[in-house]
Formats: sequence, structure tokens, C-alpha cells
Amino acid sequence: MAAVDRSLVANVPIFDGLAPEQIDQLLQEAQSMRYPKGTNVFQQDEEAHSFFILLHGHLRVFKLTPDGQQVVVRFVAPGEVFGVAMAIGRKTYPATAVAVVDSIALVWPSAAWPRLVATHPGLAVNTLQTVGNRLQDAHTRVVEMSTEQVERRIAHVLLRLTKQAGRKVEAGVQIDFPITRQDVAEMTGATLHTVSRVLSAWESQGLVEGGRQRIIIREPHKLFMLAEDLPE
Amino acid sequence: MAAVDRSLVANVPIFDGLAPEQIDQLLQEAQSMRYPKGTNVFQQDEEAHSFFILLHGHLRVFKLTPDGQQVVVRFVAPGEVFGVAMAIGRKTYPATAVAVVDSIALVWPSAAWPRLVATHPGLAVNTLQTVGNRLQDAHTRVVEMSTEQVERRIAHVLLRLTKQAGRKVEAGVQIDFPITRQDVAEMTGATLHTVSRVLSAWESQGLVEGGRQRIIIREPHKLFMLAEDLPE
DNA sequence: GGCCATGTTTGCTCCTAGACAAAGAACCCT
DNA sequence: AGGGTTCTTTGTCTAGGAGCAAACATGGCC
Repeated sequence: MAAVDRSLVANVPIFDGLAPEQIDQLLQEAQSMRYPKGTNVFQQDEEAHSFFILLHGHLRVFKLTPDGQQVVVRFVAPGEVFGVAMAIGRKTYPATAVAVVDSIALVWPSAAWPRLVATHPGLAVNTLQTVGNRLQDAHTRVVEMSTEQVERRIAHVLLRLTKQAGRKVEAGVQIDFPITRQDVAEMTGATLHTVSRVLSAWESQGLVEGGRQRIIIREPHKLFMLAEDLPE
Repeated sequence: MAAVDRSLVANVPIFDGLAPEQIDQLLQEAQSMRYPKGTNVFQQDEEAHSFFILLHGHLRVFKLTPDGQQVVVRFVAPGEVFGVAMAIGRKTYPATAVAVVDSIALVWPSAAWPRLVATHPGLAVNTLQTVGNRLQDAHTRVVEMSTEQVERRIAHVLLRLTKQAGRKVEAGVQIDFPITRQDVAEMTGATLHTVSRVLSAWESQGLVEGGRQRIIIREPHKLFMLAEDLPE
């Protein structure tokens, strides 16, 4: 396996504050893996054999309920750690991760985690921050689902997605990976139909621009006002 | 300040695997504080000056939305760590914690955290697990709010509360701290009125027994079947 | 012991968003 | 190019649960 260059992970927060030699050391234990579009990186309830850093592409992480419904937990963007089940004391993955476009990730065996944190204490501290941020996000989502109606929830999700994976295009800001109305529905606790209706309404107001697996926000500020329930 | 006895925290998971001398050392830096019923332990958006372990009592942790609505994040039971904002990289508390009964907590200054984790690496690892568990809980809640109707959500919340703070009484299992219908509403994303109606219906079926700030589950198994949407 | 604040119950109305249904559009594969 | 799959749109109907309103309990406090 070719060595992974340190520059690839220069901005990965989990390595913050670690010495370059330490990072090199950690990278030496990782493998780089390709995940073609549509393939699972790991599956819910499967033994948590590995943890990962996404180098390229995008993943969709979702939970499956006993009755077969899916709930999208998040999308993973390049530079993010994922699959840290072992670190938080789980034997199995709590969700499934699937590549929504061809993706590349660094892979470490979970078994190495205890040794890695022992030799690199900063790793646990940084991971704690990462997991903490996710906890914040999850709580934000709970609050939104408890107190906001569907339209505002959709607005919030779109704003977050553009922040995480927005790419400037002529028409506005586009979410930089294929995302369906169904995905948005599964992130907001709404139905596909309602999401479609809301986006159609927004499109006719010039707020967003839709397309198959494509959403462009034309007026981020207006969407923000809507999300926060402020007067225009 | 009188020294805190080690036995008080023998079963606190955050100290798991630490040597007794290490635990003593950590305890020496803590203060024990009383929080009479109704007082705030910390407040949302206030500077995160301290982190805590609850020794006795129960706390209600909630978030306040810009428009004044409350959402209960969780109840804290004895033995749990809380207020670890600093550890997850926050300068301020993301929620408010209020004592629902007279409570006692160990208090450490947040400023000491970096030094403590540096000298006791196991602390970061254990905290990571604790925060990880909360992340799981939050995701469970998101899934429930996305896919279940109010009645099942209430059932799930009650089951979780009995697991966390259930006390056997003659009539069944009682939630061991004062909890209002409003609290349950704020944990489930329902309204006080709907919660009251659901509990009334259950009471007439002999499933639960209500009272002012009091909920007793008479038939945990039936409630479980209801929560999981299984036939009886 | 009585008052008052806080919490609970219940009735009625209304509306948001889900359920069901079906057609239409975009893309992929052979 | 054709055909099939996947994704999106739109219409109609309906119900779960919110909103509003008011009466009713319970326990703490003076």
C-alpha cells in the first residue's frame, strides 16, 4: 500500500495539534480504500471492524427501523471521521454508510484504536470534540423536530447541507452531491411528497432551483429568514 | 472542604479503570455543592465554568428556543457526569440544568479539564464513551420522532425513564422524581394536552397510574408491546 | 385551615402534513 | 433508440394531534 501523504489530512480536525511525525505514524497504519457509488462502507449491526476518514466523495449514513423505514443520520464530507463505533464503546455499527458517489477513505482496524489512543493521547481528546459536535447537531435536530413545522425544518436542513457541502455555481449554491427529495424527507421527519411540494413552492418563488437529485439554493438569505421565522 | 469519599463514586463510569489513587487525586480537586430544588446548576449560553458529577438528586436539562419553547434534553440521575461542555470544545453551556429535587454534585472547574485529561488519559477515553452513549440516545430520539406517532413515542420515553430512574412500588414501577405531563411533552415533541389524554387513556386501561408530578407504570410489559407496536 | 400557584383533565375546532393514487420526467443500460 | 428503473410532481382525501378554552385537582405556604 502506497504511503498516504500527510498533506491529504492536514485539515482533518482529529489530527489537530498532533506532531507531523505522529500523524505520519498514524497514517502508516491506515489503508486507503475505494468505494464505488452505491456500495456500503459498513452496515448497521455488523461488527465494527474499522474506523475511517473520508478523503474523497460523499457518504450517506442512515438507520433502518424494524419496520423498514430509513432515517438519514448525516452525510459525510471529505475530511470527516466516521465509523468510530469502537471509540464510543460499541461493538457494532449503529447505522449503515453508503457511498453516494465514488469515494475514497482511509481505513484503520478498530482493534488498533486502544493502542493508538494510548500512544497519541491527543487523539482521544480530538475525537471527543468531534463526537461532541455530533451530539450538538443531534440535539439541534431534536429541538427542530420538536418545535418547528416541516417547512422550517427543511429550510434548516438545506442550510446545513450547503454549509457542509455547498459549491458555488452561477445560479447560487449547489449541494455538492446527488441528493433526493426522499433523502431530505428522511432528514426532516417528513414525507417525500411534502418535501417535493415545499421545494416546488420555493422554486416558483425563485428561492431554490431543483432537478433530479439536485438542489441549488438561489437565495440563501431568504431561506435563512424562512428557517428562523423572521419577517422578510 | 471535607474530602469526598471514594466509595461515593465507585460506580461512576467516567472513573472506570482508573487506579484508586488516581481517583482520590481527582476527587481532591472537586468541591461538593448543594442545589436546592428549583435552583439552576448552570444556564444555557453562560460560560462553561465547571463540570459535574451528580451525587444525589435529579436534574432536568433543557434547551430554550428563541421563541421561548423548552425542549427537555434529558434528566440526570446520580452517578452521571454532566456539564462537560468544555470537554467537547464548547465555551458555553448548550442547555440549562435545574434541580427537580434537592441535589448534590461534585464540581470541578472547567479550566482544570485539560490538565486532568493530560495526567489521566483514561478520563478522555471514558468521557468519549459517555458522550458516545448520549449521541446514541439522541439518534434514537431522532429516529423515534421521525417514524413513530405520539403514543409510541410517549411509551418509549416512559420506558427509558423507568430504566434510568425507576423505583419499585406496590403498584408497579414509579419514576423516582417529580415529573410533569409537560416534561413528557417536551421530551416527545408533543403537547401537554396530548400527553395528558394518552396517559388518561392508559390509566383507564390499567396500564399506568398517574398523579400530580407522578407516573407509575403498572404494566411495563404491555407498555413495551405498545412502544414496539407489537400485537398483545 | 384556607388560599393560591401549579399541574391536570377534557371538550371542541381546525389545519398541517400524511396516505393513497397516478402521471410525468430524467437517467441508465443494453 | 428503446425500455425499464428511479426520481419527481401533483391531486384528492383524511386524520392525528395542535390550538384554544375552561374547569378541575393537588399540594405548598401563610
